[in-house]
Amino acid sequence: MKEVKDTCDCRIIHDEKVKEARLSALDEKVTDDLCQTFKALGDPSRLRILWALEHQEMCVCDLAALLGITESAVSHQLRLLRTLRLVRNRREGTILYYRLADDHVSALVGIALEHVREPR
Amino acid sequence: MKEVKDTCDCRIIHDEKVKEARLSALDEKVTDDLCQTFKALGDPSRLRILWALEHQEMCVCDLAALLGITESAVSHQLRLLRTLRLVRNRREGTILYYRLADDHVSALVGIALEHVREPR
DNA sequence: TTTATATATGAACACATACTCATATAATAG
DNA sequence: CTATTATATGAGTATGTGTTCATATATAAA
Repeated sequence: MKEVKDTCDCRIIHDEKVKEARLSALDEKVTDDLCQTFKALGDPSRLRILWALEHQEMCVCDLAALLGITESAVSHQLRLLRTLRLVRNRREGTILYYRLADDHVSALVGIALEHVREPR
Repeated sequence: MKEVKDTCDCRIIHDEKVKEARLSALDEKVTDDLCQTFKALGDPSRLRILWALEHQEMCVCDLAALLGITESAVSHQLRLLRTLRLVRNRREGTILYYRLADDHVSALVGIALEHVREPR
């Protein structure tokens, strides 16, 4: 018969590294907010919307025509982007014109473009 | 009886805007690469891994201990990050030490942090 | 060789999510 | 008021994804 295993089989090779990582770790709320922001940019429809709004303000039905999806789908995505403060809108009659809320999206996309275009 | 509807009910209010957006649109391959990169950063486990590696190189089992998930899960995520050229590793005996591949991750996280910390 | 350790990989599953459709709301025109 | 248009919202659904478990591989030691 073999020895009884330790109940916790989490191996930690470098204890100090793990401790240090815990100390400098982001708190859960910030981690979650960051993830939501990156996740928002990680969907083709939303990224195309944001890219389009980087050049000009557009309304829901134009974006729907551009992407080839329903206006409902666009509206759902824009609500998410609004919640994350990535886009803003202004009303003109019944039409809502959407635009980027600040420069962060452009900056993020710029760096990511650098990365994916980097020769391997 | 009502009139028969147009078979295509895609409304386009601003035809020029849509045309211009099509012209300046990213091609599909680049869009997809960008999305994969952002999606990689949009998961809490992967983001915590990247954040930890920003401060020091770490091995799989240490990362597993840090995150409280299995080494298998960490390994799966690291493979994804490797594929996207976000992390690299070096072998020392049986241990693989992972580190960030370049400065893009730090830059991306930095800007995203600015965004989520911005007062609303 | 055999054994142990660190990591990788494939399958299965539970949960998340992006879409469409139907319906509701908001603003304007008549 | 009613009708129309632009957008928003809720439900349902098909697809995607992050995890664990079991197993395979790789390096080192005995």
